[in-house]
Amino acid sequence: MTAPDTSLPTTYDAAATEAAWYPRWTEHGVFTADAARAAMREPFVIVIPPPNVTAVLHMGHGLNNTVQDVLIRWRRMAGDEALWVPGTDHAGIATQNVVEKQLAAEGKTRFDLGREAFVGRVAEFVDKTGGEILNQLKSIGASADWSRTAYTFSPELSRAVRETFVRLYEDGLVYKGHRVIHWCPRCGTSLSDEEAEFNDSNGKLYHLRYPLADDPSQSITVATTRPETMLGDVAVAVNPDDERYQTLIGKSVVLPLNGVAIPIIADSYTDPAFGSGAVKITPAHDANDFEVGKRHALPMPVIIDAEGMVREVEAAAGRVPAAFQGLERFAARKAVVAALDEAGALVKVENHAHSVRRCYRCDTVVEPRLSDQWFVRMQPLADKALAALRSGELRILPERWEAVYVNWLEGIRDWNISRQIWWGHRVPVWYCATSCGQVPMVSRTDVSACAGCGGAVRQDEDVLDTWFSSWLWPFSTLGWPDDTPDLRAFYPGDVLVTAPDILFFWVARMVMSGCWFTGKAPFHTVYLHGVVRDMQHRKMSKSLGNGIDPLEVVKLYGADALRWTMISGLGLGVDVMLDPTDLDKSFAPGRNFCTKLWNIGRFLLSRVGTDPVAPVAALDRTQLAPADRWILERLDMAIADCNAALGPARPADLLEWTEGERGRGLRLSEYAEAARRFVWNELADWYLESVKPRLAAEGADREVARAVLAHAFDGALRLLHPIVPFITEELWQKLPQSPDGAFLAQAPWPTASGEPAGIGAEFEYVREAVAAIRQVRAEYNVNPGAWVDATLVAGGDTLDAVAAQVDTIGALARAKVSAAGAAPAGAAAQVVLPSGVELVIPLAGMIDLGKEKQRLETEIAQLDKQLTALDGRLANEGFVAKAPEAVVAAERAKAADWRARLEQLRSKHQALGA
RNA sequence: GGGUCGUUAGCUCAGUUGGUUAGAGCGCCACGUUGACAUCGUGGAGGUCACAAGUUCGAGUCUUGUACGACCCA
Repeated sequence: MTAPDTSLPTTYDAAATEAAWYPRWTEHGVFTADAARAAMREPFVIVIPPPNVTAVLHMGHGLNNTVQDVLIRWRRMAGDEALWVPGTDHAGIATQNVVEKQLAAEGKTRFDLGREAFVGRVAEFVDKTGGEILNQLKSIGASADWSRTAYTFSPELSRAVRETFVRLYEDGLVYKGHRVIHWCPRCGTSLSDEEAEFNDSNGKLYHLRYPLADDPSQSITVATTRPETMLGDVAVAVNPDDERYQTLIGKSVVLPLNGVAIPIIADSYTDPAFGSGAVKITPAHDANDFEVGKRHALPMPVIIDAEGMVREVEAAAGRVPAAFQGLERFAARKAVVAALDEAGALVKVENHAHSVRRCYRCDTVVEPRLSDQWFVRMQPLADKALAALRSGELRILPERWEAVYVNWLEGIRDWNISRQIWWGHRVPVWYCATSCGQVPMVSRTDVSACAGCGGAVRQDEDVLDTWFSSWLWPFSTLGWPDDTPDLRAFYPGDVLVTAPDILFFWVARMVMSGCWFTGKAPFHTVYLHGVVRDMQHRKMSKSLGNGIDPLEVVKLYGADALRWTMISGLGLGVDVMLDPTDLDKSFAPGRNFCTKLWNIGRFLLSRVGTDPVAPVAALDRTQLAPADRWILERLDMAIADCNAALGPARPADLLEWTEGERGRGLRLSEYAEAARRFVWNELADWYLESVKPRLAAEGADREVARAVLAHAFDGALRLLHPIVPFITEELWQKLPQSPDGAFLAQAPWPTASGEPAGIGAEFEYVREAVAAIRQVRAEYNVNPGAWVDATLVAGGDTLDAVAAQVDTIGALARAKVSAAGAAPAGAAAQVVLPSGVELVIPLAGMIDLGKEKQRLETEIAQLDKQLTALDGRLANEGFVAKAPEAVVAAERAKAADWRARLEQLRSKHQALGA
């Protein structure tokens, strides 16, 4: 007999295990993909959503990267050439903000340093502290290919950015535009529509009275949420069909406070139902007003500067009274309202719920501002991105997001890509310093002399939106624009994993750039997972202080516990709820599961021992016990369930999703549950329990049991590995059949054994009998330690099958079990099992006849009610005539079955009746 | 204001083209600690599938309306 393996400690030491395996995996290149190998098997590629280079790991990263790791580990085991490309994003505004804050602490601004020195300082900061988040990802087990770590501001990726800008310019899709854009006065830069986020807020609606120029006794009232902008008003607009104002169109009003006369114009933009039906027009400070201003060729005075201060900035002479000069815009609002009130121009103030745009980086209220910016004309790109979705080249899960994606692309607006900051890719456009008449020079390489006069040039001051580099990520990371081996082997990729909040920022734009520059969507599946929330369903955030530090969780419970908790709760598109005030409770699912798995492994390995085991395929089928066949069948079912939950990994024809495939797969919680059920509820609860006696005795049957046990656990560990890589690797290494020097991380994903379905059916006699005996014991409050007698009554072949199992049943149910052709006499609890076998438990002295009768009566009444309903359905001519034959036949068979069972129950009841 | 989606057990969610007695995990209740595991075991309770009408032999599933909620866009 093999000596029990005593080397496993009684509790699982996550820290030691994790520290040991991660370096071994990386040293052996387990995570490193090979472009050459990808020619021989399917590549499977995921690119990481690059975190900000200065970011620190939070729970959202934890969830996002665990999902990616589960998928990439699954495909790696399944035999794909799996590549997970990691990297970071230079995050222009965010990173610049961080360094500017450091400077502020030193009492300096970036202007004190100058552009070059400032950029140098940011680069230095990034070099020193940047990318730490990638190391943090390693501690949660991320199996990314670190040899391919990318950075959006690296020389290689910067070249891709320039190539893109120039090519789009040459295609006529990049242009410089003069219009009202979103401006963050705090960051000092313009923002794209997506970066200026809507926030509902409770504001006020101010009704202002503007007197007519030729008759001050008459006036028109306008409604506005931004009264301070009245200093820059150039018109009052009314709807041309609004009968109230017909006589006023063409007349002038005089602005209170500054006395500027402005016209009353007719424009259908005005909604007669909003406010007074008359709206003030401030073209330089509102995007809609700007359009009205252009239509009517109105002046566009700018009265708020880049810092958000009110002054006469441009074309605004005489418009800002001295009292308001230099006031910050919100202070100016108060002052203007007070002055208007004093002048009798304030009619009323109402509460008004509306949306205000705020900077997504610093939450400052965005100021609409008239300026020159670089834009990308998006319509042609959006058309391609829409076509990719409609053709099935691309799918989005959960599918409901596809409608959101389509909706956005159909209403696409041009993308403002220039930013007035210093940290980022500088716009590759040069101008002649002497204004010789040369058009701007847009170039892939730096320009040093004017193409027209040969004189000095100056480069455009702006930098590009960071998203203008990250939208190239799926191919720029692989070497594009060069035609590299990586690009050929690994593009397009497979799955893009992220949360829905950057669907437009990033995902849709990647599809656009991929389709435009490479002719292919960069991935075939977008998987949008939920977000991490606290118990009040609030998104975790730094400002709310309701975050959880994943590294602390790893330290407390281990990376596997963190991963299991998140994945097992991750229904498709479902948010993950965690309690930041009670980590023990929040991560109990993962911690408990790991402890249980460890204990299963510890016990199982101690019984299997270290002696070699036979491969299950080599076992004589006739030697297999019913329990062996059952667990082997269950393993096949678990494999099938896991595959069905996860897959398909890619479209069957490798090109487009069919309708049937389109919504399938990536059900991670279902995958986790299928694997958990197998190892815990089937392998541990039933097989392991039933096999204990067989392992205790020497002989051939023990060897069969060892082989099956080792095989089933091996299968379980493989299925679980992508979710809990560390503990499964540790246990798998100890299985006697695991090859020396191999890693579970590279072991093949399990495949079905090919045993015929139903081979495990005989063991169901055991399960139903054990469950029934336990139920009766519980119902009669039998002392848990006491053994009871039980007789299983059956006929023919069934009797033989049942008789063969009495010892196993007895051991599992603490009962002395016998099999017989007829029920023994005497008072007893009697149960008809699902298979028709009858269970008789004479409980001399313990049984309460009345109670047993009542139990039977309840069961009879329930079944009778159901049977009556079923009979009713079968008596319904409509049902029999119109329902499919198979359905009717099944219902008839069921009725017969229930009727027989009811008869059995009634005779039991009668037997007790005396 | 426009659009998309949702409402199933105390909580978080499954439920594939309409067809078994609507499921899972967690939580809850009872009992159990000489056992690999109390981070556990055994048993149990708990649902008029938001509401109303309709289509159908048959509706959690399809249609329409109502209420509430979420998200996206303006």
